[in-house]
Amino acid sequence: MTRVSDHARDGVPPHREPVTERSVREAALTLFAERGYHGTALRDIAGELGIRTPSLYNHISSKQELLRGILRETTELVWADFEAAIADIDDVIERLRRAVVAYALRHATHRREALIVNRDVACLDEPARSEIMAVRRRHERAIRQIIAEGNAQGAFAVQTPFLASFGILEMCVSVARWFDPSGPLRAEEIALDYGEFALRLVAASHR
Amino acid sequence: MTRVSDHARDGVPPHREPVTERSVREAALTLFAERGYHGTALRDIAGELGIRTPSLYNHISSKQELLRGILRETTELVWADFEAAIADIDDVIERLRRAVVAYALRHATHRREALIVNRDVACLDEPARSEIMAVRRRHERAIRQIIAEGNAQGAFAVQTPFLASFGILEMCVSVARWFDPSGPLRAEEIALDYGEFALRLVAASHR
DNA sequence: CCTACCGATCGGTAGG
DNA sequence: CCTACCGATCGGTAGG
Repeated sequence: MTRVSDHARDGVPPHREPVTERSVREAALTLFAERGYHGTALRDIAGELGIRTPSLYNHISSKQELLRGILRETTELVWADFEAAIADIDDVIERLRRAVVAYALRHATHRREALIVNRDVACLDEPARSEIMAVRRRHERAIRQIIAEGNAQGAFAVQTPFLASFGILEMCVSVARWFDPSGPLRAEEIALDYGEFALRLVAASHR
Repeated sequence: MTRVSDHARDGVPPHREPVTERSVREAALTLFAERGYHGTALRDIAGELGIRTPSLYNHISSKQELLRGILRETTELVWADFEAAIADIDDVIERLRRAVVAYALRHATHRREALIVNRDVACLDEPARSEIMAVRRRHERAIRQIIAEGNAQGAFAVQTPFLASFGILEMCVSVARWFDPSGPLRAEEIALDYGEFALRLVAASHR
């Protein structure tokens, strides 16, 4: 309403970033990450952009589609990250390290996306939900496979590879919960540390 | 409505478990864990119990209070678990192992509570939210302190103890996401494995 | 424990 | 991009 009265008073449209599909998603990312999908009203997203709720529909077709776009893109990028990280790497130790570093780094640099994927995938309608979960399972299985290979080569010593793969991945997800880009630790350092943690975790016993 | 017509037809009240504060919380645990706090309507909880929404208010005072009770009790039990696990244990390696085993075990045996604590604490009104988060921070700091002690004694070799403490705890949380009590792995085995993972993670490098 | 009902808010549409 | 408005649903209350 400030904007409306400004406009009415001096005839000059108020300065405002142009609203685009991109800026709508950006606002949704922040609010979904903070309050969750069901905890965020489209009115809140519109307010963040300085427009009214119905105007959002010039950029999106529904709230579900907004969530779907965020989750689809995020999970695809995670998988692309993984493939790029291990491409042309033969050594199984280095494959695991790079896969974990890439995953941890992504969770430090894309915190909002990570929080939404991990909390709000259950809010997604079918069939999108099953599709997203299939991509995530594929990623977990790929990590498990690396661990199994390492076991077979004698490089690792893990009794139950899927316990380790789930644990390692979830450990990386934790980064999204506390990482502060303006804090003392840099995202790259943290990612390297978690890569090291993963290798320690799968190595032979400490005794 | 089935119940109403049954009642009307034969004059005998239909069999139904008596609704209590406990059974309301039990239904809320299941639904909040499945759909989240904002994704669950009081109507859903009432439906699970075979009553109407207003009747819930004979057992609870509000939806918020229902969430608050669940989160308060859960976080207090986690802390009590931790204190019991390390009581009278001096060896720093054993302290860490027992603390992690207890935490992982709780997440396997109280999956719904764990999911709700980790997802819906943000739905809690102040001041309860800050109180809950203070208990969780206390727990994380206590784990971090054990790691720091292990470092000082030369038993552990962790560059950044809080990276390790967060990672270890979140690794245990993952158990709540996938553990299936009717599956092949028993909760106690999983907990012991995660205890072992934690010790490997804080031990000296694998090289 | 119920029915009846409250104001508030939700996602979304009509029409300009 | 807006105003006006829709039916549905929300948590919760009144009164019995």
